[in-house]
Amino acid sequence: MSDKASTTGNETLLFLTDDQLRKGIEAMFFAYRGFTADPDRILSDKGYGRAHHRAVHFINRSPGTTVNNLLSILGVTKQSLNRVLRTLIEDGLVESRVGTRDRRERHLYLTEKGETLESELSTAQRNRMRAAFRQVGPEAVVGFRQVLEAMMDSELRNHYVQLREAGE
Amino acid sequence: MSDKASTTGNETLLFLTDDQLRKGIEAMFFAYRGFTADPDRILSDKGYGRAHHRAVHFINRSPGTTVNNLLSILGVTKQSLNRVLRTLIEDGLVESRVGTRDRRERHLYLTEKGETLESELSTAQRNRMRAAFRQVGPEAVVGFRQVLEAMMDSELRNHYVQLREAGE
DNA sequence: CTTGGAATGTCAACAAGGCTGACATAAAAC
DNA sequence: GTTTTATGTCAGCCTTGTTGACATTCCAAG
Repeated sequence: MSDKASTTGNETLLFLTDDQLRKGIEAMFFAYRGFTADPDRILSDKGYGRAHHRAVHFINRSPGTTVNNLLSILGVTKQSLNRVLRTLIEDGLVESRVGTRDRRERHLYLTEKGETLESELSTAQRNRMRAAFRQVGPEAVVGFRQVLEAMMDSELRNHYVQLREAGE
Repeated sequence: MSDKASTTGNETLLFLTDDQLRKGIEAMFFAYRGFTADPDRILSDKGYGRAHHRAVHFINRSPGTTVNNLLSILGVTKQSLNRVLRTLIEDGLVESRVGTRDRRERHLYLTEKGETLESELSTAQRNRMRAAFRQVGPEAVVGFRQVLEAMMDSELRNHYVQLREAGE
């Protein structure tokens, strides 16, 4: 790849140099660590991991979701998700109800205890993001979200958009 | 946490609602998957994992770095890093040279073979980021970087800034 | 109605890559 | 000369990915 600035027509595209891209890559790496740091601390105290957080988050976002739907959002194998779900169900954080229309399906719900954990985790994570957002202002936040969306795989972007719209 | 929009003075801070923050959180989650997807594919073909990528990336960024410095950047234990470094050295991707000033230290360098892999990985990752950057334009990219920097832990931000400055 | 395939979810076993703890070695620092 | 620092190694554990085998349920073709 070239390290020179690309130009199209008269527009200077200095922000697309390899050096600028490398900074973006390293920013993603270091920021993601901060992004997960607070929940990780809370989780490890309780004997859970990041996988439990993800499951709890998306069950909370879409109560009654099926295992299959959760699988396509999380992008792991059903066996891997199953292990996490089993412990959450055993510990009384998640309830699994056999589907009425299709009895092969399991619909997942957070219990009150599950909602408590979810709230604790998302509060910690939101606090960090709120501080960052407040520090940089709304225009920067718009740019942040635009770049992230453009970086997603299209299948994941579909999930993101569906969840985004469901929230409004 | 409140779901109402905060206000300070006359400024409306609608972008700090829990709902907006939740979208930022989910954007980070889905975007990070895209961010690592291409290198992950290349790595698994060769029998390596994300841990090898991280080591190779930062050795390439700071040739001659010591094990200790790498540890503090990567935030893992020496046992964990050592396992990865050992395989990279055995496979002839990384060279470990005893320090001249302090002979306890090992200085790490990529071999030609290591540089080849690094280039393959970073090219794939840059291509995705370049496409995203190009799609959204320079102002959005500035916002993206600002939010990410604000989200880092301060210790990691120091590493980030040092690397960033070294690149200019 | 039966039967075979597809969809869904569970159990078992394995691998990568985190972690801690204990310990060895070498060199620097005091 | 003793202590501290930097590094490497061994053993063993945990989380969370993976694949393979299997049970259950639904549905559609015969």
